[in-house]
Amino acid sequence: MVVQQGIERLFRSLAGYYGPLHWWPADSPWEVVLGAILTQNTAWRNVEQAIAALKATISLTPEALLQLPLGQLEALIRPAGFFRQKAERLQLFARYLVERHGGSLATLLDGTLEAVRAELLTLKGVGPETADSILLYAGGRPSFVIDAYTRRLLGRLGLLTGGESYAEIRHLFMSRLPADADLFNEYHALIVEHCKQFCRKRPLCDTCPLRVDCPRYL
DNA sequence: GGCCAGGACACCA
DNA sequence: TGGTGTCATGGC
Repeated sequence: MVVQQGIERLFRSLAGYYGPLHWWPADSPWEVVLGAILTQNTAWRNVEQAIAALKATISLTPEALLQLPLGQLEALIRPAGFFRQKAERLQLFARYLVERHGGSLATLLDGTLEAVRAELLTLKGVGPETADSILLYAGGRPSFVIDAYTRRLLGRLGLLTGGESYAEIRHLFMSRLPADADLFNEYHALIVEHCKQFCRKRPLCDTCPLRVDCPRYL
């Protein structure tokens, strides 16, 4: 019950402070996929450089990505780090999409939620967070995204002990909220925005607008 | 110059 | 199943 109230209260607190965000910084669903893979363990500002370099070179389609020689793709996304494995995984995703779904992301994402999620998880380089990001932000499907920010904020609020698995935290949100993609989108966006401002590893808790909800201040 | 950033995977016990 | 090493760049 405490957690139930915590999950609902946290959203109200964040939404009340930041207002609507309508978020994922991308111009198209395919760009969401690129960003979701490129941002793995990487600061978003570095991802922005990589995507800008890609946009300056090719049109952002799976077909164009496949036509790019691997070495050139590696060079373009180099600012995002882990560039060798990310280049390979981007092309693997693009190849799968073209060969299995005619290059249509909408087709891939059009199935039951857990079936599509399981299909995404078979792809090399697509783990739980990346799959959920693609489902939610590229597909508009209600799959809650659990990332480092989510773990950190909930941990700091006393809603997690630290040993919970990805699946357990995802269930925590999805069992307590209506299956609403717009709500999940907004909630995760708010968590990211809040953590970027106040909840980094060196937190700015003394100026955090949610301090009244944080055990550090109770 | 060290720490950190919106993970995932291979490998091992 | 769970823990550990690896992958790599850029900003603060």
